[in-house]
Amino acid sequence: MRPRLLIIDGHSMAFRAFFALPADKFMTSGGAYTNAVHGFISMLATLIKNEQPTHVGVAFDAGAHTFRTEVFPQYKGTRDATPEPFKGQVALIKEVLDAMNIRYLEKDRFEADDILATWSTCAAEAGMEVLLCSGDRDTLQLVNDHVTVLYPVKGVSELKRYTPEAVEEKYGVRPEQYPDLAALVGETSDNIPGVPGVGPKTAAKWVNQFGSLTEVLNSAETIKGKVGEKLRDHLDQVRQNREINRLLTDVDLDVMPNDLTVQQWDRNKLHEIFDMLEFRTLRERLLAMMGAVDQGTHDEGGAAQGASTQIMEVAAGELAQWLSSTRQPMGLAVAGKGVPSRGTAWQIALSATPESAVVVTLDELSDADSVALRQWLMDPHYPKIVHSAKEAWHALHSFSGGVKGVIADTELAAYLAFPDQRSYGLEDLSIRYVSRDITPVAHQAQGSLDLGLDDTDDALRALANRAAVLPQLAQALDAELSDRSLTALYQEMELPLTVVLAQMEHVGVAVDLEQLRSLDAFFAHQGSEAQKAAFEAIGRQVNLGSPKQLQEVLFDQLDMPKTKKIKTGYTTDAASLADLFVKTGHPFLQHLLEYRDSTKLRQTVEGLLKSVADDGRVHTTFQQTVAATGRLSSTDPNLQNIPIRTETGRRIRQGFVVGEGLDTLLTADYSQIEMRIMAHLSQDDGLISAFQAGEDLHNFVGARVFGVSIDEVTPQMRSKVKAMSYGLAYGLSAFGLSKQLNISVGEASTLMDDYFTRFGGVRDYLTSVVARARTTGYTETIMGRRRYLPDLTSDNRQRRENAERVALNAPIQGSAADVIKQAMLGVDAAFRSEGLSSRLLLQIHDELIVEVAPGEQEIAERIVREEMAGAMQLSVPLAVSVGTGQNWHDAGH
DNA sequence: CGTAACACGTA
DNA sequence: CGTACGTGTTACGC
Repeated sequence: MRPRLLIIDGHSMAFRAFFALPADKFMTSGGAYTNAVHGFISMLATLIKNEQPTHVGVAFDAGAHTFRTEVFPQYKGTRDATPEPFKGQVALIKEVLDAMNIRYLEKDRFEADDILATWSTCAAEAGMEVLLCSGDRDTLQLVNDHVTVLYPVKGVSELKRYTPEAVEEKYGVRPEQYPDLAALVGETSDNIPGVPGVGPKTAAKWVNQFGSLTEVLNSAETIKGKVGEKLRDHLDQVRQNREINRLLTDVDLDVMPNDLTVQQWDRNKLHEIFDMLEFRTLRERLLAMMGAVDQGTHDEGGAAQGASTQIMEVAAGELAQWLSSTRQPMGLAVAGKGVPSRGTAWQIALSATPESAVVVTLDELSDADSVALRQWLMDPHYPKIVHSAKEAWHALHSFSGGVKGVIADTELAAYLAFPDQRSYGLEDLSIRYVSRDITPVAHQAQGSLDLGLDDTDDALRALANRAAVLPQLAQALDAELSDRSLTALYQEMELPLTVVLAQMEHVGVAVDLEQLRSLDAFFAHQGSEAQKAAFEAIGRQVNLGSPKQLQEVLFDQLDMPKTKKIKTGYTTDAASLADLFVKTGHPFLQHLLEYRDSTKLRQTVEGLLKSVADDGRVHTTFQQTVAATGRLSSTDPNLQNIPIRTETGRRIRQGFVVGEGLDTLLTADYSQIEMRIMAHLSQDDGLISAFQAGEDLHNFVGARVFGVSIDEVTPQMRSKVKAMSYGLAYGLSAFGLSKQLNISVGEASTLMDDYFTRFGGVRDYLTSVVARARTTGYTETIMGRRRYLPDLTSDNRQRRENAERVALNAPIQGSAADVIKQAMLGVDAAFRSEGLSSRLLLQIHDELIVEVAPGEQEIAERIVREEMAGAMQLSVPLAVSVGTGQNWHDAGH
């Protein structure tokens, strides 16, 4: 096959992409613009796929100064300054190119065009076929039988192919004559004036009539009319234009076409950069391309191998024998539903080697095999590797009572190594860490007579592939964790915690259906009353749940003062509405706020009612691999955001009750755990003595900051230092503090200074956390849990400052998560070793909820207090407060 | 039908 | 122009 070279004009195409895609739609969560990167790489991917080049190179402009601007200072002089959102994107494009192992080049004092011209000339001479992708029409002069220009017509997705014929058809001149034509016509965007009144048609006519530009100029006298006059006036200009638009084909370059062979892409780098850019679909497109390309090669260098795991049969009655034949860690994949209390498993796949897996269908097992499998699953001495062990536990619960002996959970491991990722799909991890594509090759879709069977086959193969990749993947991830010193956190805290969480979810928390239903009715009634009143206040009906319609009412109809600006206009959030009420006193606002309150509460109650299981209990799912700080989160339903701040909201907590046959609910929470961790991490003398003194923290701090004695601290002083203390852990600014406390920025700033004067250790600690993270690239909790913060060195201020706040918060929030997780392990273990029936139900970040069995009140409370307070040895005591009651509300304190 | 934007609940 | 989450609604684009 003839070698085919694809050359891209980097800046010109990036710029086209930038204007083709909306900048605000392509932005990372950190605020970085990526539209040009996305458009450029997408275009490049399409080109590579469609054109199948053997060589690829990209040329960039080196800077504003070129030999052309030296001779013609006005060249490109009218260009506007580069748009702010475009800046920096070229650097990102280069990073992606690096990951794709595509060479790029720029050369001082030359334009990308000259590199293009040199490469294409040289390549054509060497017998290559050349594709030139550029948005600069000057490159048309390079077109010949071996060189085709791809010129963007609409955005960057549609490219027109300029062959010699196409150039001639469009401009009426042969490619090598194009610069003659362009010299006459001029180019506004490059600040090159042409002959006034002469457009492409006239210019082409002349060039054809006289044969070349030189001849046109020599014959200028003979051209009649106004245009002839204009031409004679601009002879020098046209000559100069022709000098400028001549591309150099003999620039001395370090990289030449032979150096541009297509290489394997760097999978890891590609993932890294796409993670950063938050490109999901583009990543998948490239991965798919990679797979397609890889299949054609026999290269093992990082290529994803299509997994072809052999599905093995185990004869009936021989499962026990097979299961006990090895103590090798076994990959375990479960097909079924891994939801708490309603889980089911249909099939499981087991595999200790990449080549083969045993798949069994549970309801087809003989009694003996079924027993053997159950025993094997629950035998901790048979090591298992699972992706999401908690889901497997739920899926298998009704079959075997769960699963024991899980020595590796690849989802959990991936989360600990890269806590900032959105998800940890096994397919992705497999491609990324063991270069194995586990998606089964789809069975021939057409011409097949038994499609139903194929579907089942695919599902089976997928399951087998999943199990078969696990041992290798676990090994790779173990190495990642070990490199990051996360092995202890993984094996001694997170893996054991999975089992505790699975049991908590399985047990669920009992609710009083009657109570919740009547609350629902109450909130519904309250809401409709408020709605009615709101409509009366404005004399019409609107959808009170629509911020858009509310904006119309408030700012158009009622002409109220504008609130804080948001993307879609002005905010109607509660704080602003309350503010507006103070200013206008309009009753609509009051009714609206009331409506919002009761609808929100009604939604919460209805959500709960919908999730009550047949056993009369609510089974939440605790997400162990979501929060980047190491916290748990709760979904389906979220039981970590049940209202507590208002009296009406608290009534919902009365609906969570102690289950039948049990005695009480016990809630236990850490008081001020984040400030205690701050004291421990900062080793600030003042803060440490505050906690050791056992005084009310905020009074103590207030006394120090304001220079008074503790009993002289007023409530105002207390609330100020309280806000300050809490804000510290979030990277609070003077501006933010002033806004929260409704004081001037100056006042807030003074407060911060006073605070830091008295608690210098805190200030030093906060500074050092950021500084350290900047050098190491990550923050660390007490247990060594890491959070990586590449943005700390970003050029983008918004991104950088955001990363700094994250760096301040992550060790505090994350260490608090470490502490309570340790406490949960302790409480669970102690309940078991004491043979209690009491059990953990919920965790709400700094609080544990326990259901206490009859007669266990005293010992359960003692265990909870001891295990929580003693979870870790810090420089300050961990204070725990406990309450009990028949429902969550009454158990609170 | 899926996703973004908004608003709001918790620690 | 303080962190970390999840959910329900509306609006809008495919």
